[in-house]
Amino acid sequence: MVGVNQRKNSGATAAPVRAKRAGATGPASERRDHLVKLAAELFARKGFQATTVREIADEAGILSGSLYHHFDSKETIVDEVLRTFLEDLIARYRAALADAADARAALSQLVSIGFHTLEPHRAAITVMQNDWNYLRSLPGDRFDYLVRAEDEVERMWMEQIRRGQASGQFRADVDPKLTYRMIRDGIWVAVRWFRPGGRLDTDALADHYIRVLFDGLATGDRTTQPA
Amino acid sequence: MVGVNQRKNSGATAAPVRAKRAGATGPASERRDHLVKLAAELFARKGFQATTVREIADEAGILSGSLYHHFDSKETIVDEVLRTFLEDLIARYRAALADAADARAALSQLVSIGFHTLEPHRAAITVMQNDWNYLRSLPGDRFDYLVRAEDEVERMWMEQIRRGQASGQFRADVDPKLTYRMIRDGIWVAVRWFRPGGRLDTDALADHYIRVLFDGLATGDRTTQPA
DNA sequence: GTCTATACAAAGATAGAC
DNA sequence: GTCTATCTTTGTATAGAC
Repeated sequence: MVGVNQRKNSGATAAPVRAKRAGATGPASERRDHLVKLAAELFARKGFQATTVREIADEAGILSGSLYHHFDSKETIVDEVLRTFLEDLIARYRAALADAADARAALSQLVSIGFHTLEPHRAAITVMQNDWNYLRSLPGDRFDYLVRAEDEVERMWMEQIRRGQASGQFRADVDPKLTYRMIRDGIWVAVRWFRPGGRLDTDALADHYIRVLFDGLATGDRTTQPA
Repeated sequence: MVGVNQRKNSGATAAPVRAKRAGATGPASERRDHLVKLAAELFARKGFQATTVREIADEAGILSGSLYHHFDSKETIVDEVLRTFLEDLIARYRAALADAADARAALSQLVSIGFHTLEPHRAAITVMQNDWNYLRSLPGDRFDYLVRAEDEVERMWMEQIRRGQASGQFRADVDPKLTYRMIRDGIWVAVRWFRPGGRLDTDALADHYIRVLFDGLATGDRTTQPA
């Protein structure tokens, strides 16, 4: 059941997430980036669909028609929000995996990176989770890169989990894919309740998560058997 | 940091989720329930907003106007979807906690129930996660019960986690609230990829989750220290 | 780069006949 | 319980002036 499949090319090259700003009408600019940021916050708060171009324009202090000087559609805006996040995430993952001494160190790094992206990319991650199904359901292949990026990320995680199982650092009696999903989900969903200035900072979060993940919640005291 | 706070009233009585079918126009009926089910699937696939009343009617083989014989608005439909799920969930939780011998057994039960609701309530759980922010952002207090239900569920889990820490079954050096969120999120998010006829059934899922949660991913071999 | 004005489509909801 | 027909609102997007 446990696949032994470790190779050294941590930075897998298949299916990169590129071709930024597919539907741009104007050149790259700070103004434009600012608008994207404003829109991202609204998308995160109310959902992509529920956010109207009028609201985005309002937030920026301009009229809705003026938005179309910068973007050719509302989809283009959310596209840019998600692309920016995914590119940054994958770049960080690659860099971390290049340095990691072993599987445990690698996994710790990946978890840590995940929690640390929560703060700078909170809005994008929220949109990604809430509107994934909808964006994927749109006609055309515009958002196919979401799946490509997801696959690439999965490959990186799975490699480390399998590596750890093969080397004996991780228990071999857990399903690698299931474990990957469990970890991934547990990190990203934190965006629902994580607030930058709150009780826990991202370091504390990552630390807690890694601790429970690696060593478990139980003590030696097993009064009952697992159900 | 670790609060010691166990009491025996597992079935906390504050803020129940009741008052079913708030915006009903007709009497309860199988026909009506069927329409709710169809709508729930569409809401889950495309999102609440992106699903039009025309699509729901199409799916049922009637015209959109006819829907308003059964429901007075689209919101009423999603309301019923979510209420049904939450009532069932909380009832199951209460029943399980009434029997549980100790904290570890209780937590196992709660986890197990979570995964077992995935199959019958897949659509509702998906809607709950994806459209939570939007529904909460609507004017009025119509969806306030979502938060009340969330609070009640949190109380049940936290009680068991704290009980386990006090009794020595769970390690005392983890934050109870953070742990609760970690577990809760990890379970519900599984609706994203869980498919009823797939490789793993809900039993296998629950079992895997409980194993990793209680005992951790690591073996004794600590080549590296946690980051 | 923004505004005014407006086209055009889609969506939620209603009234009354059958 | 469903259909036909329609109202009203809202939302994306465009054209051209400033």
